[in-house]
Amino acid sequence: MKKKNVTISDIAAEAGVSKATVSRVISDSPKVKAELKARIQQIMKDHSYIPNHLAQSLAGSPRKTVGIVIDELTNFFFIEVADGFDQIISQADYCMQISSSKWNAEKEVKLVQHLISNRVDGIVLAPVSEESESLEMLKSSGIPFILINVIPTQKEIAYVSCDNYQGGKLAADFFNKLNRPSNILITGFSHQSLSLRINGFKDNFNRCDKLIHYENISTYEQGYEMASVLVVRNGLSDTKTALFVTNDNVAIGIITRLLELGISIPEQVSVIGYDDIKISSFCRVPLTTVSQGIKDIGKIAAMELLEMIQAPERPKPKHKIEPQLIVRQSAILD
Amino acid sequence: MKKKNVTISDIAAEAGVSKATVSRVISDSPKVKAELKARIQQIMKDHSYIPNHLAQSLAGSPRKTVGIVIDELTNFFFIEVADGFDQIISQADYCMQISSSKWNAEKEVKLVQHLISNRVDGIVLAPVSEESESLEMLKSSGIPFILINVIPTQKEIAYVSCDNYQGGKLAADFFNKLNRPSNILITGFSHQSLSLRINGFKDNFNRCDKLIHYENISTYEQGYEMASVLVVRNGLSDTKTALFVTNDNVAIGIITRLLELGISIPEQVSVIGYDDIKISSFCRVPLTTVSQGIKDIGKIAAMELLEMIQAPERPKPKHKIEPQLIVRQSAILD
DNA sequence: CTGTTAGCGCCTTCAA
DNA sequence: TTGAAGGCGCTAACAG
Repeated sequence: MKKKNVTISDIAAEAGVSKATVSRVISDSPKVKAELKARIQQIMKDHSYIPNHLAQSLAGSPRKTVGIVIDELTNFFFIEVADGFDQIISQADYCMQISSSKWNAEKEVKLVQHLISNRVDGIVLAPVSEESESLEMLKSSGIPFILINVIPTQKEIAYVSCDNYQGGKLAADFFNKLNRPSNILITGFSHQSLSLRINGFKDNFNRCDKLIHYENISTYEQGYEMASVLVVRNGLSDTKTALFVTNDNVAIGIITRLLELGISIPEQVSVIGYDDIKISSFCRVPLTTVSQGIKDIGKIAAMELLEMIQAPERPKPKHKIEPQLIVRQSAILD
Repeated sequence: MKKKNVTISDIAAEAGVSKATVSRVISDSPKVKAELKARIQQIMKDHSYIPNHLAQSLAGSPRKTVGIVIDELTNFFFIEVADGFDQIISQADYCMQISSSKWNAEKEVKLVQHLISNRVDGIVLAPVSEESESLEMLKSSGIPFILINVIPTQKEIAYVSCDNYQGGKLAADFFNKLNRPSNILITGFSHQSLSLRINGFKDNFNRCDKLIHYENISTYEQGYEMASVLVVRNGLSDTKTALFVTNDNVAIGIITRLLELGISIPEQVSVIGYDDIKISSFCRVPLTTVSQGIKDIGKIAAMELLEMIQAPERPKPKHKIEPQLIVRQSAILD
C-alpha cells in the first residue's frame, strides 16, 4: 500500500476546480482570482504537493536545469570550475547537476546520453578525449553545449579552455632562464590539454635532449610517492634540478615529500606546477605555477551557456584563455 | 527553424511499424524479430535518436537516477563522500547527480524540491540543519532518502553519520593525556555535527575553564590566516599548546602557516584535526585526526539507499559510525 | 511477434 | 476568470 503520489487532478478535485486552474496557480498565472488561488495553494500545501517536473517539461514548461560532466571529482581543478559555474548558473535560477566520468570514455558517453535524454537546457562537458563520441550525440541533440579543458578539433563547437601550448611555453621559457643542470618533466594521463602543454614545453625548452620525462602521475599521492623515487633515481640531492609538473595536485605532493626528505625548495629543486588551484598559494612552499584562471573557466562557461540557451543560433563562443606564469616561491630566478 | 527533436513516432513511421514495436526495441525486449530489431536500431542510429527519458519515466519506466545534496563543493569531506557514493551507485547502473547547498537552507530546500519534482529514485542529503524544512518534503514525497553527517532528531529517518560526540571525546581524552599548559579549540560554522564534537570535547576535557575557543573558521585559507593570529594572541611560540581543530582542511591550513613561522609541530604546538580526509596522511606533518571513515559514509549510504529503493517498507537503516583517533605526527604522546 | 488503445501528469489553446 | 479537450513522448496491457 505505497502512498500514491498526489497529482494535479487530486488537488483539482479537492478544490472543486479544473486541472487547468490548478495549473495556472502552479505557474503563478495572474489570471486566477486571488481568493481562489490562495485556497488552492493552501490545499497544495496541505498535501505537500510538488508538481511532477517530468510531466511539466514534457508538456512544454522550461527545465531550468543544466548538466556538467567533469573528469574527476577528487581533483580541485574540476571542482573549482564546477563551483564557479554553479555561482553564475544558480543566480539565473537554474539547477546544476554534476557528474563525473572518471576519465572513462564509456562512462562519459553514458552520462552525456543521460543528460540529453533528460532534456536539460544546456550541457558543459570536460571530455576525456577531444574526439569523444559524445560530441556527435551532443551536436545532433540540439542542446546547447560547451566544452571545457579542451580545444575541439571540429569547427562550430563552443569551448572555454586554456591555451595549453602557451602554458607549456611559459614553463619552458622559465626553465631556460633557470638553466639547471638537471631537468625533469612530470605529466599525467594522456589528454589533449596535456599533450599541448608537453609540446609547448618541448618546442621551447632548449635542452630537451637531456630532459627526463615521467608520465601517468596524476594525483597528490602519486606525486608524494614519486618524489622519493626521483631523489634516488635522479639524484635530486646532488644535482640542482628543475621540475615541471603539469598538475598542481601532483606538484604539491612532490614538494611535500621533498621537504620531508630535507631537500630545499627552490634552492636545490625548483618546481613549477600547472593550474593554480586555490591551495597552491597557501601551501608550505607557495607554488610557482601556470595559472589558467580556473574560476573564470567555470564562470565564463556558465555565462556563455546561458546565452546559448537564449539564442541558440548565434555563432559558437570560443574562449582560449591566456595562461600566466605566477612566480611564487617553489621556483624563482635569482 | 530549430531542428525538431526526433521522437518515437518518427522512427516508427520511417520503419513502417508501430510505436509499440519501437518501444520494445528501446527496452531491448526479446520478443521482436531479430531482423526487424536490427533494422529499427539502424534507423535510430541514423537519426541519433535518444529516447526522451522524461516521457519514459512518466509512462512508468524506471528513472535509475539518484540525487545527492551536499553542503559544499570545495570541501574534501563532501567530495570524498560523494565519490564513494558514486562508486557504488554507478555499479548498480544508476546515475548520480550532485548539487551543493552552500550551507544555505533555502537553497537546500530548492535543490531537494527539484530532486523530488524530478522524481528521482532516491536522495542523499547532508542537511544544513538537523531540523531542515527539507525533511518534511522528503518524508511526504515517498522517495527513499538518507541523511548524512547528521543524526536526525526525528525517529524513522535513515542516516549515516559519525558519532560526533564520541569524536569530540576522543580528542578530549588525548588532550588530557597531552596535558599542555595552553589549549585551544577551533571550530567552524554552526552545525549539529559540530555542536556534538564540541560537547563531546568539553564534557570530557578536564581543564575547560582555561580552554580558548575560536569559532567560524571553516576553510584552509581561514586556517592559514588564523594561525598568525594565534601566534600573536595566544603566544604559541612561548607556551606549549594543543589545538583541536574540528576540520582537517582548517587544521592543515594552520599547520602550514605555523611551520612557515618556524613553530615546531608537534613539539611546540600539537594539532588534532577531524575528518581524516585523504591528504591528511600525506601532508607535511601527517595529521593526527579523528577519522570518521569518509569513504565508508558514501558507500554505506549508497548501499542502503539502493536497498531502500528495492524495499521501501523496511525499517530505516541507521548507521552511527564509530570515530577513531588516528595518531600520526601532528600530535603525539611522548 | 506486432499493432491498438489507454493512460502517465501537466500545460495550452480555445470556448464559455 | 474558469473549464474542456488535445497533446507532449513513451510504456503497458490486451488483442490478434
